[in-house]
Amino acid sequence: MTQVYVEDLARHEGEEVLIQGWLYNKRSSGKVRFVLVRDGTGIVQGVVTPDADPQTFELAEHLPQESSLRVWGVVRADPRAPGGYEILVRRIEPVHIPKEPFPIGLKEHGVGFLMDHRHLWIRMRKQVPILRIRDAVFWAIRAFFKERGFVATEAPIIVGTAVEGTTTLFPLDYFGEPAYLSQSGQLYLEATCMALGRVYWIGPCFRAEKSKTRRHLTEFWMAEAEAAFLDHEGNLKLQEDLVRYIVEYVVSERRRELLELERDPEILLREVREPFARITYREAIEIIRSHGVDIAYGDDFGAPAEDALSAHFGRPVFVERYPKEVKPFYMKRDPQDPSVVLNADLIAPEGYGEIIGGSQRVDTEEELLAQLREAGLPLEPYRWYIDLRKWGSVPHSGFGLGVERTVAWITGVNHIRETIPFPRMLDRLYP
RNA sequence: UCCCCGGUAGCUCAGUUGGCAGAGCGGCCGGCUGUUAACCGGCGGGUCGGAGGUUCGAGUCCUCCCCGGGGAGCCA
Repeated sequence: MTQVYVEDLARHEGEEVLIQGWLYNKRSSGKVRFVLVRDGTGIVQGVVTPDADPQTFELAEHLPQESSLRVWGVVRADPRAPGGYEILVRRIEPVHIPKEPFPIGLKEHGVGFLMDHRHLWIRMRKQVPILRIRDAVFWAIRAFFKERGFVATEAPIIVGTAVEGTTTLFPLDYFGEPAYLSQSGQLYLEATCMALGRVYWIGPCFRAEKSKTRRHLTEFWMAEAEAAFLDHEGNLKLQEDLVRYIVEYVVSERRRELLELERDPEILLREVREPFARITYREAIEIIRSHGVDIAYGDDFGAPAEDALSAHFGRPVFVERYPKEVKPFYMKRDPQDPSVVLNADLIAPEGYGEIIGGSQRVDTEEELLAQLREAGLPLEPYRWYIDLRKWGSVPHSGFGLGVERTVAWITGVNHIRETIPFPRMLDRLYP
């Protein structure tokens, strides 16, 4: 007897197999009973007729939703079966039969109810493909950087210094010392790239922002890369290659899941086929205004501004060279125009917002000290970071890609909370 | 922090001018030999978010509070 996963059924047509999973739903038409079994890789329909043993025939009528079970039967193709293949069931063996009804039905539920039951909601039809695509995004990132010779590294989660301003930090007590949860591993990656040349990592970031929108989490995952001897131009090229690689990888590895989510893979491929659009901040302001959004030079972009750019181009767009005032201290000034920095944000298509922020970094001690002072930051906590510019400093650049926003774009889900198993948001810490 | 919407059965919701508390789904029972969130019949199921007020009478009107959702601000 072969134990088989639902995603592999097509390779076992005609064989008797064992499927282990959970009862997703059941239907009956009198003497023909259908059990829909999910196993994490997919859902398959089992057909139970009176030819099965009497106990199995009875179970097919009365097992409650989310019973765990083992199903033995023969795989066969049938156009009436969802997915094209079904199991002619010989025997069902229950593993655990719930004593009370599963809280989440197949009909509609409200968001608050679903979020309160997130630990169970993730079993449902739409959530499983989203989380499988999330997995593919992580693998795509790792495969891309491995192919490019980047070394996987790590940054600490508990830190003593802020990357950005101090308003969005989660404070904690570190044996009596003030400490924070990391907002970004960037500063540490700048150090490791001077040791290893080209580095990346995928790690959690924590922001105590009181943002209550469909694009924000207080705990999210970022894929960050940093490379020595990489300039602004090379940085943009690297980012574009990465994003295209992720989309092509997911479309190739998770096409079935995209279709289950009714996300057209051809639309995604079309969006990344052409070179990404590239405009300066100054040009972006004009385009945003032409779409009727009120914005002044020097403003950072809100959601309406990003959406206007997104709609204007219909493909990913880099917005580069922001005024130095709206960007953090570590970005290198443009030698051609010191009022702007050598940075770029990548705006995803279809209104999914900024998915990458990156820049060339300050690489001389003098500039760094000046920019720290301009930002009104104390020098002492950044002593180690300043050290990096004292010995063998080189031009270097890097960026961070927001994993959840990328997954939201690729899957087409409206709200970022469905792109991570257990979202952490303002006013939501349970489950 | 601000603005908008909402809170009625386990879930999703309806409830007219203030006048008997409702439906669908889920659950249970029954029917149906190809169902696709199956369908058909039957049965149970209520602190109408909380407190106070107006009224002969409040799910419905008023005040305050609590909770949820959407958005803004904020946000590599």
